[in-house]
Amino acid sequence: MELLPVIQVTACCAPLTREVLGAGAADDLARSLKALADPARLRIISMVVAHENAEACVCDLTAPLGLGQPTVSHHLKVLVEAGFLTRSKRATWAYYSLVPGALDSVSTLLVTA
Amino acid sequence: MELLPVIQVTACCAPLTREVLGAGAADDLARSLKALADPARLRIISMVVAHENAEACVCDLTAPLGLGQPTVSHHLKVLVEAGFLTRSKRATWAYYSLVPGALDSVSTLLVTA
DNA sequence: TTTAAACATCGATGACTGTCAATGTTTGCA
DNA sequence: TGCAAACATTGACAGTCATCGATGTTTAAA
Repeated sequence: MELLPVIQVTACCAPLTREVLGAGAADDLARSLKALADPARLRIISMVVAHENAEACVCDLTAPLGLGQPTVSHHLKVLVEAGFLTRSKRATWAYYSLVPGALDSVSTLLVTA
Repeated sequence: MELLPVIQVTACCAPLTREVLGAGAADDLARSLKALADPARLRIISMVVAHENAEACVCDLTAPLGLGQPTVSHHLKVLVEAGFLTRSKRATWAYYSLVPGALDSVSTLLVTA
């Protein structure tokens, strides 16, 4: 998984079926999709949004996911670096929440109409 | 890449942020997204749609993609088995075209509103 | 200052993936 | 029938990824 730059999900390009995708734009969109294309990460996003105050810490996620703490931390890092989640640390806890509009940006790029 | 069943992209579940995703639904959606999460495959979809009659054969794609014929055939197979493209063989050519609504189904599952 | 809890990071490992060269298969044509 | 073109399939290989155990870091509390 690419973890180098913080990817901005917003409007890398025109919708897929609007005009032919250049190599660079295809790389960008593929990188965003790759961050989403994992069952654990999809459930993480879903659980974060559904959680109280629309935020969740690592300890809220490990048990329902059935994954170890390092693994969950890894997935959260991928989602943060891809621009889908933000991290805010309070006391010893790290709270993650969804970046408004991030999912919709990707959604827009896939839509046909 | 999982190539087992022909995945139906249509409505595996409620939108990501609507209710918490179960393990099975997360697997399904992740499988669809994985099929899309590759630069070459994104460009293939884009090029197929933009091509004359909204269909293209393998020979139309290899040169602009800069990939070998077996590699392009592989990507096309992934997209067909994921339910995004259909294949229709005429003479010695295999014409691929976008399944109507397939991209929009995924798009709908990602949207926040 | 010691202890414990929450989390991040590191290193390793097994599984998967994108790519290609080589080969098989089918179709149209001479 | 034989040949060539378009495409699929196979096998191999290098790179990437999800996961875990072990360890490091930070914070709060005793």
